[in-house]
Amino acid sequence: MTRLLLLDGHSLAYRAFFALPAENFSTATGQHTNAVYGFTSMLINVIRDERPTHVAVAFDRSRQTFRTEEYAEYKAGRAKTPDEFSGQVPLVQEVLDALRIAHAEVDGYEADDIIATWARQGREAGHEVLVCSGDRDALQLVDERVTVLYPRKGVSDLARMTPEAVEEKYGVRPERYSDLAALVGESADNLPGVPGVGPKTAAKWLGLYGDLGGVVDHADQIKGKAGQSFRDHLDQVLRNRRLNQLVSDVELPVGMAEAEWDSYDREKVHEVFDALEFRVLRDRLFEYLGADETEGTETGEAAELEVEALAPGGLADWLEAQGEELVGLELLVAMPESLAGRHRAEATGVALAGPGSVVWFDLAGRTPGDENALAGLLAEGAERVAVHDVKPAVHALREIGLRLDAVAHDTALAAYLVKPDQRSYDLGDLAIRHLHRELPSGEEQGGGDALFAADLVEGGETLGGAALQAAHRAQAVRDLAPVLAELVEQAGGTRLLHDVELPLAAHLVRMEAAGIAVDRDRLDELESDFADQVAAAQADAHAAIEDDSVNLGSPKQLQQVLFERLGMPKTKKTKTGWTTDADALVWLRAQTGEGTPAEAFLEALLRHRDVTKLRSTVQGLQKAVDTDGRIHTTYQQTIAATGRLSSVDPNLQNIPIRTEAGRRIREVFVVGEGFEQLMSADYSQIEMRIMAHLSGDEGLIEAFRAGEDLHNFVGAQVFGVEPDAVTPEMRAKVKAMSYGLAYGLSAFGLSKQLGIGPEEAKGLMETYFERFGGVRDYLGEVVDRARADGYTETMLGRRRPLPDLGSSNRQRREMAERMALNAPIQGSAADVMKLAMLRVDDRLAADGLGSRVLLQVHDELVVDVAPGEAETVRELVTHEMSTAVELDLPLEVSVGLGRSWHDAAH
DNA sequence: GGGAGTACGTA
DNA sequence: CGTACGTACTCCCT
Repeated sequence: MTRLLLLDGHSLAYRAFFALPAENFSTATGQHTNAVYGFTSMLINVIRDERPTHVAVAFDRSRQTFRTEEYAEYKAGRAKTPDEFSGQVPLVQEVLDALRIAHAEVDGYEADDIIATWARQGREAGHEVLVCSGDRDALQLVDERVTVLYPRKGVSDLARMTPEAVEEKYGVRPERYSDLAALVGESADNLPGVPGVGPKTAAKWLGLYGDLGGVVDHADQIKGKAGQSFRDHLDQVLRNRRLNQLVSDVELPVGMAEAEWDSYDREKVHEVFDALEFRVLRDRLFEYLGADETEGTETGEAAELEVEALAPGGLADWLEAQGEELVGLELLVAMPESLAGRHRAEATGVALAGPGSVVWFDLAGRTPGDENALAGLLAEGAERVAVHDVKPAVHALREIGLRLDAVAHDTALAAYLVKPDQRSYDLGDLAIRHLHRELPSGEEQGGGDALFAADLVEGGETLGGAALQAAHRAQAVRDLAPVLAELVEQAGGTRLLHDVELPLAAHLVRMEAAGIAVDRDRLDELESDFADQVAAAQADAHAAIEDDSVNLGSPKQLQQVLFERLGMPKTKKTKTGWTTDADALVWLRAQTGEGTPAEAFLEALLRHRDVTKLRSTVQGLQKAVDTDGRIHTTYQQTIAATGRLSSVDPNLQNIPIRTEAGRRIREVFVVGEGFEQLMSADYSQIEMRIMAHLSGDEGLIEAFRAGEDLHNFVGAQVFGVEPDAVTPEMRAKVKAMSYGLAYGLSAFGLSKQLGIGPEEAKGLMETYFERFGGVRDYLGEVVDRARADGYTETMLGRRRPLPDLGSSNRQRREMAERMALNAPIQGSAADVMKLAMLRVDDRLAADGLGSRVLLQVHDELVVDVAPGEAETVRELVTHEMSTAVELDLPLEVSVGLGRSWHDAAH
């Protein structure tokens, strides 16, 4: 059975636009997506439920149609279509293009006419026809072969309008629906009906006289007020009838052949859904498509791959036969049962793709000869291995005593350098995008890759699914390597890849494997201490409002208490009400009378917030302590669009430091066994220094060269006083402004943050820019340049594409402008730190020192210092960090030593 | 169990 | 109306 699905793109998207709250559907850059989301969601549902073989979507092109020519008031009186909606129509069409779903719009006709035409063609072609439209005129199309799916409410509830359903609802058969509508009128189209005649009366007349013609013929026989009213409005009724008749012979650019739906553009779907930030929808879509035979028909099916399982002892010969060619490598990894650490998963098997063949090798059966051959392939100097995501591979090999020192290429890192804003760099996606090849889907094709899939290999004998998958992946990596290498080259990132990211990955592996020692007892004490404080704060809060049923962790319940029960003034709006964030609570407390229960409540609530946050941080750390008594974070090297690292599981880059209570958490991070002290070394004001360098501003550079206190210096300039006359208030203002500048802070934002008037903030910024004109010029230029190039660039040439700089959407564009301001500064600082890490690591090794780097927190390194090395390492780290790059001003590094991270602070 | 929303920790 | 991240909690859905 062939089934044709027709959708009225405009009316469905428009319904969605009003059904879904706009503020819940917008991208990070501010693009509204509620209409696209609603339409796409409905589309996916309908496709899933109805399984059409043919799909087509009609759009209105303009309001000018043959109907407005006959009746200028047609659809008049409607509010102007909001711009927020119009802007989404092209996005809807992008979604359709990605799905390769036909769509059309035709001058002078409405979407419904196009649908009527398609419906006729579809019926003639023998299809069963489904029409999904929010316009009731479509009901006239209903018959035995045509069903209308009419959205009842929202975007998820569709009424199935068969002839019977139409009759039940309107009292007439669908072929009489237009007659009925002509009598009753359609307010949405500004077509007034006969006054005093509703659907019931109209249906009765049509039942009596057959059709509208019959009713007209018998007009003078109809009694009562309604009959008179009908006779008075006869012309209007006939006009309504002419206008609501859908045209079914529109000349269309798209016919039944184009409507056949048998493929989609997977890569484009990712692109479009990424841009729209439709994660759930994408999953839903692929869940359906993945279960359907449409998958694979368009992007190339999983290619046949002949994989040979090498016998023990066979590796050397195979490797020999590959000559000096690049080898794609993919590991299977298994977690040893006795250990808990993520970084201790061991490689159990390896798939290798060479120029001529792909092999699978079970590492459990390796002979010394195999091991030698493999070590030779992986060893420094060989530079022949390509992998996807080197870090886990290095870990897994490290665990079985093999070093992977010679990675020639990493397709994940390469893809990141090419397009750093993506959320993931899944190998399967890259294969589709660049090789037009679909990888066989395993249970786990996502970020986890083949990790922990070893249990799929049964007995290690047969070439199980996981091994075969690994082989496909190895082949894909080998094939992708040159493609991505070229793209990296085009993006100017080749040196960055080979001289920075790849060697850094090896260093990160060592940091992750080392972990940082934790004082378990101290951690537990801290937890119970914070737990007590949480309980106390909660009790105080509950006592203050004489109600212990309120969950203080629930913003919803807090809103109830604060704004309804206590009647407090409203704070800033959020999507769901009014904010109860710390700023707002502090503000509310200031509005509240001293000594009142309300004040006591707010005070206790703020305390509760603080201390629950600290407690959950501590609990997170407790859970993260490994069997070796250390915490091993994972550094993500391909997440931050600016080039920074990020830290997960646990995140050790956001351990509290600003408050005294928070700093206590840093006391639990301690020097490791066999080491003497922890050392913390950080760059002071690296982003400000980089901004000074990049801008070439003489004043700022001079300040840094003179080694003055930056904020005092700037404060003196801005306020026109001597540096030693800068008050703490002045310093605070200037400090906030200096940092804010690198983020694209506005005068408005500054005034809000400092709690000063907008005029004062504006004045501050103006004076700042007068004194530091180089900074002003630089910030302007950096955005102009980015707009021209389409990307920003860091000191090491790391690029960040910012297509939204050209957006016509102001919110989006301004967001991109702030990103353009910040990315070179934050990104260059990240570059400098990465270089410094490599230099420090190299020097520690070259000088035969036992100290090791453990953590990186953007501008800080934490080091386990081996006995007797404190001074040497202090020297070394200071030197390597401060000379990592040469700037027009010094890079200052400050170092501290101590038993704990807290004590090492300075 | 998962997602959205809110809140908050770091640089 | 200030960039870049990760995590935890609640609430509401499936």
